[in-house]
Amino acid sequence: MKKTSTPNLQDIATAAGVSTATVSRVLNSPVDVSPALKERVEAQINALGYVRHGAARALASSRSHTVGAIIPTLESAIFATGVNAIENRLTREGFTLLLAVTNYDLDNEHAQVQALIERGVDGLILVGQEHKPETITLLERHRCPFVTTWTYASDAANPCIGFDNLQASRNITNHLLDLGHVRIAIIAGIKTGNDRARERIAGVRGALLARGLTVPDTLLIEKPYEVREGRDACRTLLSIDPKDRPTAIFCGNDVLAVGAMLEAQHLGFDVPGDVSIVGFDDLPLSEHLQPGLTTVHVPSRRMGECAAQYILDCIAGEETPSRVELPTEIMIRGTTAAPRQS
Amino acid sequence: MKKTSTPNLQDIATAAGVSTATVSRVLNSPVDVSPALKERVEAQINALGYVRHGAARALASSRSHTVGAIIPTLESAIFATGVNAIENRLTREGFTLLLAVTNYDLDNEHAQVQALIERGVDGLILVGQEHKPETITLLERHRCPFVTTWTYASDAANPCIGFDNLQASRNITNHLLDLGHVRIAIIAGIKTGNDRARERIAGVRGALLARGLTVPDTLLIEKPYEVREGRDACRTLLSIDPKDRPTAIFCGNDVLAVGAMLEAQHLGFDVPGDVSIVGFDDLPLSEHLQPGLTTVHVPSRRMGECAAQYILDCIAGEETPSRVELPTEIMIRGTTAAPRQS
DNA sequence: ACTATGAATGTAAGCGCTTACATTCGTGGA
DNA sequence: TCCACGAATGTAAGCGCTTACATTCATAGT
Repeated sequence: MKKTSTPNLQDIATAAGVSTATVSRVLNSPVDVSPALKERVEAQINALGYVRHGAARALASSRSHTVGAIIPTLESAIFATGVNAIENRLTREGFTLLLAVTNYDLDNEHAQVQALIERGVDGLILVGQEHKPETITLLERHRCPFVTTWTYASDAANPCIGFDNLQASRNITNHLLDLGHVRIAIIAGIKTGNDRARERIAGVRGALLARGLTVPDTLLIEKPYEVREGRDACRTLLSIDPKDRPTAIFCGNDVLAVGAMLEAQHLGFDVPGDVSIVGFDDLPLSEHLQPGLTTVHVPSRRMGECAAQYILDCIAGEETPSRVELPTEIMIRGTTAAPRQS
Repeated sequence: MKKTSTPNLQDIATAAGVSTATVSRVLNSPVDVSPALKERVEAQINALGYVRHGAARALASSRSHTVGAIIPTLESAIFATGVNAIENRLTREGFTLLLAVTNYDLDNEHAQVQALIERGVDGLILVGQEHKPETITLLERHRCPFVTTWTYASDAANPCIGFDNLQASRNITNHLLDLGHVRIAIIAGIKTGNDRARERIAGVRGALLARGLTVPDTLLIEKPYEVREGRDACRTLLSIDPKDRPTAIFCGNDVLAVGAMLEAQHLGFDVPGDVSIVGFDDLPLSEHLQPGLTTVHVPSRRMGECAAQYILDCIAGEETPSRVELPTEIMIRGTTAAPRQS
């Protein structure tokens, strides 16, 4: 009578007339088993439709061939793109992605890190530099290689592969300043648990400060990253008395920027004639808008690939730079122009 | 001398002066250990910072507390939303998501299914009804509960939780027909390995056929789901001689529709005056466009939740309907109107 | 011809947990 | 008072692999 359940290593070994060690070898290091035997074993593997048992493998070898990624949300296209790139890279090396989402909450993040460590991930990819100290401790105690992304700081305490949010927003703000804007508003993302959002604000402020300008409280609006919110914020800003109304709006990301832009147009304002708008991310859509959105291009795909590669290198025990800064690029398109002469 | 590596069940047991069985019980079925002991054990768990070893757990219990999802791509916001919902639901039950991407290739899908089975997922969520037969066989041989999504057919061979693509596109096409359109073009997604794309085309054709109309080959363009492609296709369509030019365009999804709409406007056509455009998905952005995009609302979030719940129920051994149809809704907004009188 | 060498294979000890079964012990009914 | 019973806990056998180490055997150097 045939065994009814799925075959295991022992079944293959018996069927091929070899030991389990040999079967394990043809699976994991085929070079050191003779061609004849290898062929015989492989034949049985196919014949019986053998599929490795990951848990047993992980337990015996303490390697799960699994990498985790923990991101704020998948609802943001930019993160989805990054994760997609990570997945592709991982799959190519025979690794599988464990995905967890935090909803921008550092406590959730901690719980997710713990959950993924429990699952035995061989490495972990995080977003941002801001984490609970115990989260980092946990990672270190378990000797779990990890890397933070979406952020870069030469003095980062941990491995990081990302870009300089502050510098990028400073750059694009300078573009606005160079055009002659003085009253610049900010529609920022929610700052809590989001260092990227904070750095982007800081970048704008820094650029302004360098020219003796500031952002008054009334011109800084903090909103969740949603089109609707961008619209609302923009309406608020454009309803300000013309003499105090901002002539340019910096948005924390492209989603907010698209909302702002659409609302401005909706209200009958000309973009960029009446108000300039800049975003951050450079979503695939942004260049196609009318006018094209001036924004900061973020290398999300590349970042995902690099982060995955870094973790893979760590797992393979290879030396590899643990701090890499990826370039951003200011995409000057149609939503920015000099302010109407005042 | 302290043990240097991470503590295991035995360490906790020793520290608390109990057996490993007891520690295991306080972790997995706390009700049947006395309060006093439970407290003592928990104290040690916290004191030593114990983290369960998932692989060992999975091996011993043949349950990984892990569910897989295999989707075409994360670059499509609509899938990202669905996956996000799945993740949320899973996390709430202490399960972790393994995510894999196929890039719309059924061979890749098969490989991913095998990879996830190797990782020991307790269940699997797939997209669409079209799969390699051996993929289904593999799933069944391993008694891996699975469900297909994004599609619904009352006669589906496997559990499915989704919506009726054909009916939905038939409905929105009827909206176009009711407005008086006769020459309707299609900018479809790539059909290969994508039954949703095919069904949507079939829906349009069906609706037309019911009124004695057809879609000539020149008015059916197949393109990858990208804004750029939607634009290109639209340009092609609008460059047709006015007497043959379509007065309405059905797009396989909102991304293509946004591209088409933007391009039409770019070329100086009025939407919907000169050409009506409809999409499929109802992305968050769509309602905000100017004019708002008429499209089919797809319940991606709800579908993700239901699919996750279904798998969770299967794992828990609960009875639960394995075929559920979620409703779609035609969102009539600004991009559709009667054709200019001819 | 004999041994040292190394390549190919086998042996078997875990990896850290879960869980069926055994044991212990306090309780209440007869 | 005694016993049956059930609740609480312990014992120990695996789960399916990997891998250090042992064994075998052919080859080549002397």
